[in-house]
Amino acid sequence: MTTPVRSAPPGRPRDPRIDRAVLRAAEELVVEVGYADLSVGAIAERAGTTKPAIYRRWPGKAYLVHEAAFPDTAPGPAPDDGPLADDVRAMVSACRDVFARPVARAALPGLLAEVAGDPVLNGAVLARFRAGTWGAMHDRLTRAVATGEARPGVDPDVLIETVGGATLLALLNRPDGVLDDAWVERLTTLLLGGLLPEPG
Amino acid sequence: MTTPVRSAPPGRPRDPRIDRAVLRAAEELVVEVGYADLSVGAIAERAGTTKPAIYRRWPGKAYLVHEAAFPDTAPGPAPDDGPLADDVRAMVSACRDVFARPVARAALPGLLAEVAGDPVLNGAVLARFRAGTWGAMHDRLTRAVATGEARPGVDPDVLIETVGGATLLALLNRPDGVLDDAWVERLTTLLLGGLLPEPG
Amino acid sequence: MTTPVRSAPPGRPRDPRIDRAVLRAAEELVVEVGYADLSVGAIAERAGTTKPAIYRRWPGKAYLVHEAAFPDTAPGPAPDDGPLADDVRAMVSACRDVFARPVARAALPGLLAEVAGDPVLNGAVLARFRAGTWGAMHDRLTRAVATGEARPGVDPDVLIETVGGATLLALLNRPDGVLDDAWVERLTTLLLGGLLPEPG
Amino acid sequence: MTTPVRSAPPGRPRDPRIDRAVLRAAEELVVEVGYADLSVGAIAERAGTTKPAIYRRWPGKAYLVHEAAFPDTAPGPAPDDGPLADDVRAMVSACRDVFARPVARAALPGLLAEVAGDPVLNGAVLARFRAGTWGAMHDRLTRAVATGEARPGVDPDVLIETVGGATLLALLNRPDGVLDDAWVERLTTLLLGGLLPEPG
DNA sequence: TGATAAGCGAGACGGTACGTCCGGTCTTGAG
DNA sequence: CTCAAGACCGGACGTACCGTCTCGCTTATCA
Repeated sequence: MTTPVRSAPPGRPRDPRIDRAVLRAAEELVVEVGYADLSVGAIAERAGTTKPAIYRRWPGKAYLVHEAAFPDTAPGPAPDDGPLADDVRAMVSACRDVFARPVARAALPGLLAEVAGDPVLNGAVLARFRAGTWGAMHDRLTRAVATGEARPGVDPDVLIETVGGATLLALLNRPDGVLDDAWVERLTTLLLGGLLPEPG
Repeated sequence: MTTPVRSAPPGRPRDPRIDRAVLRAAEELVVEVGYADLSVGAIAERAGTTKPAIYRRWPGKAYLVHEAAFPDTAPGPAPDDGPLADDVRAMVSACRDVFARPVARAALPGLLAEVAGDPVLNGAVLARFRAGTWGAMHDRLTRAVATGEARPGVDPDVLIETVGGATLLALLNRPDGVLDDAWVERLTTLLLGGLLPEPG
Repeated sequence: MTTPVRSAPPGRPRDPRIDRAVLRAAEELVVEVGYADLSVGAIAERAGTTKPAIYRRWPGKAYLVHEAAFPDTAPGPAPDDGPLADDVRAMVSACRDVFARPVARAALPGLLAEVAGDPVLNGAVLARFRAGTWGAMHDRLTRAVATGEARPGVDPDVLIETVGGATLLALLNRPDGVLDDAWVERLTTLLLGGLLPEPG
Repeated sequence: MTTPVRSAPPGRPRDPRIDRAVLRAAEELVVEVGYADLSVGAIAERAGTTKPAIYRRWPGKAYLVHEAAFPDTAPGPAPDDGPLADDVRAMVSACRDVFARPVARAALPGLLAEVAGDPVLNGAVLARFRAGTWGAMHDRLTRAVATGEARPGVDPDVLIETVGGATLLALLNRPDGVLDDAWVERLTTLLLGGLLPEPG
C-alpha cells in the first residue's frame, strides 16, 4: 500500500537557494532604500535572479517584504510565570525590540499601508504576529483576568492593540528611532497603574 | 519701524477655486479608490485642472492628501474643566471620531508610510495634529499632573501616543472600521485605572 | 560558415497590431490637426495604446510621422526606357503626386524643420526617398549623361534637388495645394530645355 | 484749430532699445540652439527684458524670428542691365548667400513649418522676400520674356520657386551647409539651358 | 527511456503614473 | 499704455517602474 504522503509535484522543483537569496536581498534593500523605493527588480538583481522567479513565489512586494522583515522565529520564552507586572514589562520590551529592528522600522509603515487595503495580506500578517509573542501574551492576560490577577473587565485584545499602537507611534515620532528602557518603564507604568492617582 | 502691512506678493495670484476643487477631489477620490491607487492626474481631472497646478501647491500626493483628510478645523471646545476622567474619555472619543471618518480611514495607512520616510512631511502632519485636540489635551494633562489630579510621573506625550496608536491599530484590525462606544469605554477604563487591580 | 538563420530575439515580441494602429492614427491625425499640434499622446489614444509603446518603436514624433506619411512602397515602374523627356515629365509628376497627398502636405513642413537639426533623421528620410522613385531616376539620369542623351556635365543630384525643391516651394506658396498638370508641364519644359543637348 | 496730424498714442511709449535687444538676442540664440529649442523666455532673458514685453511686440516666436533672421535690407543693386545669363547667375548666387547665412540656416526650416499653417505669417514672410531680390528678379524676368531675351512661355514664378527650392534642399542635404560657386554654376547652367532660346 | 510539466535566466513588452518644461497670460506697482 | 518682476494655467513631454510574457533551456517525475 502506498503512503498517503503528498508526492512531489510534477515539473522541476524550485531552487530553495533562490528563496533564501531573495529574502535576504529584500531585507537588506528595504533597510537601504526604504519600502516605497524598494523595487522587485532591484531585489531580483541583488539576489542574482530575475523578476519572474520572485513573482512565482510571492504575489507581490508586500508579501515578500513581510516575510523578509518578520521571519518565522521561535516564539521566545513563554512569559508564563512570575508576577503579571514583570510579564507586561517583558511584553512591552519585546514589542519594542521587534518593531525597532532596522528592517522592521523600514518595512512596517509601508506594510501597514498595504495591509489596510488587502484582506488576504492582512490575515497573513496577523497570523504571523499571533504566532509570536502576541499569542502567548493573549493567553497570559486571559488567565490573569480569570484568576483575578488583573482587574476584571480588561480586554486582552485592547491591551495588545494599545501596546503595539503606542510603540508604533512612538517610533514614528522619534526620527532616530530610539526607544530606551525609560520609555518602556513609562509605558508599562501607565498601563499597569493607570492615569489616575490611587484613591485613598 | 517696519510696516506691518503685507503687500501683495509679486506675480499672478493663485486661483483659490483650484485649491478648493483639488482638496475636494482628493478627499472624494481617496475614499473611492484608496490611497495607493490615488493618482495626482486623476485628482487633477476630477478637480477640472491640471497636474502642474497641483504640484505648484503641494510637493506631492502625501502633502495634498494630509491636508484634504485633516483640514484645519476649529480646535473644538477646550476640555478645560470637569473631572479628568471625563476629559480623557472625551479625548479618546474625539480621536476615534477623527480617525474613523471614511477619508481618514482611507488616507491614514498610506500617509503613515510616507511620513516614516519624509521628516518634512512628518513635521507637517504632527503640527496639524498638535494644532487640534492633541495640543489642548497635552496642556490639560500637564496641568493635571502639576495639580496632583493625575498620578505623578505620567508623561502626557506617552498617553497621547498611546491613545492614537491604540485607535490606529484597532481600526486596522477591524475591516468594517467600526469602533463603538463600548470600545471607547474599555480603552478609557484601562488608561484611567490601569491593568492591575487596586491594592488593598 | 556562419548560419544564416536568424533566431528570434530574446524577450517578448512586439505586438504588430500596435505598429499598424499607430501608423494609421498618426496618418489620420497629422491631416486633421497638422504637424505642430500633433502630440504623441493623442496618437497613442487614437491608436488604442500608450505613449511608451510608441517611444519603444520610434525615437520621436518626427521618425514616426515620416514613416506614416511616406510608407515603404513598391518602387513604381522603372522609367527605364522611352525618351528622356517622357521620363523627366513622369518624374516631376510623380514627385508632385507624392508631395501633394494630404498627409504629405500636412507632414512635410514640420518634418523638414526637424530634419534640419537631426542628422540621423536626415539620413532616415533621405534613405526613404532614395529607395523610391528618386533612386531609379538617379540611375536613369546617370545613364542618360553617359550615353549622350543628356547634356554633358549635368549633375543628377542637382536635378533631383531642383525638382523636389521646386515642388516643395510651389506647394507652400499655394494655400489650396493644387498643382495641376499645366504646372507640371511648365516645370518640365524649363528643366528639359537645359537638360537636352542642343540640336545641331 | 488743432493739426490733423496723428498725435502720439496715449500712455508710455515703447522703449526702442528693447526692440533692438530682442531682435539681436533672437538672432544669436537661434544660431546657438536652433529654432525648435529656442524659447521666448530665453530670448527675453538674453535681451534683458521679459516675456510680456516681447509678446506686446510680436504675436509669437515665428514672427519675431523671421524679422530677426531676415531684417529689412536695402534691395541690393537692381540686376537691370547686362546679359540675362549674368543676372540669373547673380540671382542664384544671391539666393544662396541669403539662405546660407548661419541665422537663415538655423531659422528657415522651422519658419517654413510655421508658415505652412499660418496664412498671416505666410503673407508676412512672402512680402519680406518679395521686397528684396526676388521682386526685382521677377520684373527682370518678365521683361526678358517680353523682349524675346528669354524663351517664350517661361513663367517667372516657376523659375523663382525653382531656384529657392533647389537652394533649400541643397542646404538640407549638406550637413556642413556649404554651397560653393561650383554648385552655383551647375544650377545656373541647368536653368539657363532651358531658359535661353535655342540659337539658330 | 521518453514524454510531460514546471522552473529558470534573459530580456523586452504593454501600460500607469510620474514630475517637469515651457508657451502664453495675468497681476501688481511704478512711470 | 508701458515697463519689470514674477507667478500662474494648462498642454505635452519623455521616463521609471510594475507585472506579464516569450523564448530556449534545464531539471525533475511519471509511464
